[in-house]
Amino acid sequence: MQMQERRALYLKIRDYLAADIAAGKWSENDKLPSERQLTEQFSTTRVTARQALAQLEAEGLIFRANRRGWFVTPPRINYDPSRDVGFVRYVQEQGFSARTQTLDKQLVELPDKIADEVGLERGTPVYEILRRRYINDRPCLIEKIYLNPKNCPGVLQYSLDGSLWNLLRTEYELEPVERHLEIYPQTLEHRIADALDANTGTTGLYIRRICRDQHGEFLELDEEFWLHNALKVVVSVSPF
Amino acid sequence: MQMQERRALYLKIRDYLAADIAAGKWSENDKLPSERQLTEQFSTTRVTARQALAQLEAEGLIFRANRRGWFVTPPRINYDPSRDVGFVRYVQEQGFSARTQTLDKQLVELPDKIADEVGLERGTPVYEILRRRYINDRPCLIEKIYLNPKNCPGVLQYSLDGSLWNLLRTEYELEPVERHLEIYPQTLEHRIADALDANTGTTGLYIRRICRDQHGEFLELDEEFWLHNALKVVVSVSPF
DNA sequence: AAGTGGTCTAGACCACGTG
DNA sequence: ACGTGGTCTAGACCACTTT
Repeated sequence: MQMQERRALYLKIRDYLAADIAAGKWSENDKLPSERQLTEQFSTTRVTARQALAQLEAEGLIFRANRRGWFVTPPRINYDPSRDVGFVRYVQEQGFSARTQTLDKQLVELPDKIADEVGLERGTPVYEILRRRYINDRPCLIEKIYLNPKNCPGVLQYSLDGSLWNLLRTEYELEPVERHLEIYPQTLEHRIADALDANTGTTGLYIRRICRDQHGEFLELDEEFWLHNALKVVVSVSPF
Repeated sequence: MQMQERRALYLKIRDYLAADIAAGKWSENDKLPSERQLTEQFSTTRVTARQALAQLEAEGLIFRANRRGWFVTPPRINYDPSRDVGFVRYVQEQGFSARTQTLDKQLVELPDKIADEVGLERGTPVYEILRRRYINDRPCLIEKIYLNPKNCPGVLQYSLDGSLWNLLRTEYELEPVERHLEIYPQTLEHRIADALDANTGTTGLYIRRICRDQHGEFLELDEEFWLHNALKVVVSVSPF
């Protein structure tokens, strides 16, 4: 089936650039030549050059930032959404720097759809926290957290730029017993993409975590929207 | 930042088609109008029409098969790679049909890189099994399995179109104690894409599972290459 | 002001799938 | 044989970023 004798031009360009990247011609976060330069270098048109770039983007080798150009993607970090060790420390142990920025925090009513899913009454007030996380100064994910105020009243008065679960443990003696994870690729909606300095329609990885206590009561819903090339999800499961 | 007052034409087309799909104008697996028909309908060119289609593909709403056209994606199934219940039954419980096809099985030497990772000596002979799995008659994943023959000698003589772990349990009394998962989006390489009737460079979801027994000894490595729009990974974790 | 990526036009030829 | 999607050309204008 299918011979593919002749490799398409855009794939040849892809191979050429991929080899250059592998050979270290550019380092992490370095900018590639402009599309018009590439067009000239490979004696082609911008459409074809962009097809090659889009392919490399899909593979995660390069990324683009707004209208500034194409850049070499740094290595993926490992990320275990089932653990609650501090994100910053966890990332640092892998040799990267990380930081967290709280974009918004407020008391809201839990959306009906989510209330039904987690088993809370519709209209229940919850804390909503919106954060952006950087790895090596590159914004890599937007995170939206809902917390059950019953368990951690007044938590919004603390600084939320650190480890949230450290805070919940030390100040409220909370401990999650069960975690339910959902993970799937999805495109980033406009606002999220914007906040990550990426383009609308960029592919992302959606991770959702629901934590409950020993009584099965809802503690936390965490929704994360990642640049797809920034991470590798790693989960260890030991049956009991 | 960024006004985006005027929505790009390809996004308008996307919205229009997305609305049609949501409204049920086409059902699952139905074929959309041809690109040239869409081009005419929206008074544009094929480049722009294809940009809209590519956007919908990235979102998972439609998929393409070879040169046959664009089709409406069926709903994602839930999939828990940490469980070893039979795939077919698990999928059926969600109202889909499923089947498995063994493409190849043989005794090979474990690739060095993998041997190092799982802690086996380089050159260790292992069983390699290649399978393709269908959901509702649509090929959705390719799976490559390495089994440690020390634990299940002669396993290749059985039919492998059913649940592998059922077989390992009943015939070899094997039970995995620890599972290590890796999950991340990645493009499908040529051969894999071909086997899934998809295009080279299509986005996929890569899932890798390493199972060990109570002594930490390697039992199984399972590498799965999924169409990204076919599934939602669901994992439940209870600490011990 | 100059350069960049984002979008778009109006064509073309080819390989492959389906009738 | 025909229609389809896959690839490609040679331009263009615009919004935005950078200099």
